[in-house]
Amino acid sequence: MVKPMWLNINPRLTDPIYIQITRGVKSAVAKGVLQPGDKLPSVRELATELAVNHNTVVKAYQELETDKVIEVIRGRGTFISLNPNPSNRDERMDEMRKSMRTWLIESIHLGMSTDEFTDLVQEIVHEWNDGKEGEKE
Amino acid sequence: MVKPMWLNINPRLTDPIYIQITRGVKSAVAKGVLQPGDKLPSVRELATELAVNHNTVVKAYQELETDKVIEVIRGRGTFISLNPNPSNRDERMDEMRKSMRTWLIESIHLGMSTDEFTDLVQEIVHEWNDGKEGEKE
Amino acid sequence: MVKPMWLNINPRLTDPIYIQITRGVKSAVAKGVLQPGDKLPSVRELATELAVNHNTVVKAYQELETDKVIEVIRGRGTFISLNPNPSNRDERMDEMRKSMRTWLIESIHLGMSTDEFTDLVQEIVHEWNDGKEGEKE
Amino acid sequence: MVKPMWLNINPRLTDPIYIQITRGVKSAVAKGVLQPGDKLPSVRELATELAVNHNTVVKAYQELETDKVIEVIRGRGTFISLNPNPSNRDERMDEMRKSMRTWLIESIHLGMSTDEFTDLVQEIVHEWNDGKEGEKE
DNA sequence: GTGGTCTAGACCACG
DNA sequence: GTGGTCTAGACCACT
Repeated sequence: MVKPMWLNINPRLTDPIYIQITRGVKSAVAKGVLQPGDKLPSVRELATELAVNHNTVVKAYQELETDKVIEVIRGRGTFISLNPNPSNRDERMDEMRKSMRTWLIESIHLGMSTDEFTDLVQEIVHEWNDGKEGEKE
Repeated sequence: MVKPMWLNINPRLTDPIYIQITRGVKSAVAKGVLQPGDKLPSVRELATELAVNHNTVVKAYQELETDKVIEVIRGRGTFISLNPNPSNRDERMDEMRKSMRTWLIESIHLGMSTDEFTDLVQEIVHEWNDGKEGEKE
Repeated sequence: MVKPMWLNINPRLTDPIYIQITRGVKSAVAKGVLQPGDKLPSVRELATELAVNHNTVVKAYQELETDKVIEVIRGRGTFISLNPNPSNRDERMDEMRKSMRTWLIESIHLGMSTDEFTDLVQEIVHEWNDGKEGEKE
Repeated sequence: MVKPMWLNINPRLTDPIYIQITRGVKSAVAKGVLQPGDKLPSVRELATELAVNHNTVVKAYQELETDKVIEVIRGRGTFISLNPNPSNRDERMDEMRKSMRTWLIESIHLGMSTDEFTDLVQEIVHEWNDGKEGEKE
C-alpha cells in the first residue's frame, strides 16, 4: 500500500487534518480521479500512510459518509458512493451563499470591483476545467 | 453610546464573534455606511453594547487593523482607514482563491455544474449591488 | 440450490448482514412463506448464494435457533421450528418495550404527537396485513 | 455540580455510552424536564459526574447538535434548542418505520397477534403520558 | 481483515 | 471558563 497520489495533507496547516482529508477526497471525486464504486484505502492503511492517528481518518470518513460522498460496506471497506445525494443540501447551499457574500466584501477591501471579483471566479472555474482535462488524460 | 445600527452579532452562530464583528465592519465600509475617517466606538463601549467580552472586541479591532480597514490613533480613538492598502494583500488573495476552489468542488458535490456555480456567484454579486443601492438612499 | 426468493440481503445497509438474514427468515415465517417443518438451505449453500461469509450465516442460524425459530437436526439439516416457544420471551418483550419507548421519544422530537405516533404504528400494521394477504394468494 | 437527576447511564449496557447520553437528553426534553433555553452541564462537568471520558460527552453533544436538540453558544455553554427543527427528519422517519416493521414481525414470533401488538404500543404511550404527568407535578 | 467505540491526556481557539 | 482537535493505544462487533 502506497500513499494515494490523489491525497496530500500537511499537518502544519491551520486546517484540521480530517478536513484536509475530506477536501482531498471530495476534490478527487469531483475531478473524476476517484469514480463511484472505487475502493478507498482502509482507515488503518490511510492512517499509516499519512502518518496520522487512525481516529483522525475515522472522523474524516464519517464526515464523508454523512455527506454521502462515500459509503461503508460492512467488513469489506469503504467505497465512493454510487448514489451521492446528500440530505443536507439546502444547508450547504446556504453556507456557500454566505461564504460568497463574505468573500465578495473581502474582495472589495482588497481593491477589486465586483466585475473583477466575477472575473476571478471565472478564472478559478477555467483553471478547474483545465485541470480536470489534465487528470483525465 | 448606542449599539451601532450597522452591526449585528449573534453568539449562537458557529462563526466566532470576533469574525462577525470584523465582517460587519468590513461590510459597512464596503457599502459606504462607514466612510474613511469615521470614528468607531471604543473597545469598551462596543463590548458593552454588544454584550460580548472585551477581549473579543480587541481581537476584532486588531484583525481589522492588520487588514488596514481601521487605524488606531493613540489617545484619539479608532477610525476607518484613510489609506486602506493592506500589506497582506497577496496572502489574502491566495486564501480567497483557495476558498473558491473548495466551494467550487463543494458545488459539484451538491450536483451543480460549473456554469451553475458561476450563475450562483453572479446572483450574489447582483444581490450585493442591489443592496448597496438600497443603503445609499 | 438457488438463492431463496424470500431472502434479500444488502451488504451496504448499516444493519449487520447476520441481522438481515434473521430478519428475512423471521419475516418469511411470519408471513407463512416458510412453514413449520420446511427445510432451510445449509449454511454452506446459503453463504454461497448470498455471497457472504460462511461465519455470517452460522451466526444468523445460531440466533434463529436460540429464538426457537429454527431447529437444527444433526445430520438431517435445518428446519423451521415445529414448536416455536422461545425461552427468552421475557427479555425480548422487555427489549421491545424499551425500543418502543425510544421511538416514541424520537417521534416527539420529530414533531409528532403521541396520537400521531399511534397512527403511524396503525399504518405499519395495516400495511403488514395487506402485504400478508398478497403473499398468500 | 451534581449529577443531573435526569440522566442515568450504565457503562455495562451494550449500548454505547454516548447513545445513552443522547437518549437521556432527548427523553428529558420530550418529557419537559429540560426546557428550551435550559443550560446543559458543560462537557467536562458531565464527563466528571458520569465518570466517563470527556470525548464521549463531546460525541453525544455533537450528535444532539446535528439533530437540533441542543445548540452551542460560543464560550457560554450548551443549551436546549429553541428551534428544534431537524433537517434529517425524513431519514429518521424512514428509520422509525423500518424499526416498527421489524418489531411487528418480532411480536408475531413472540406469539402475539397484530392486535396485541397494537395494544402493547398503546400501553407504552399511556405509560409515557402518565409518566409525563408525574414529572410535571 | 474491516470499521466503531472508548479512555487518557495533550494542545488550541474562543470569550 | 467553553468546546474542538489530535494522539496513542485498547477493545469490540462484524465479515
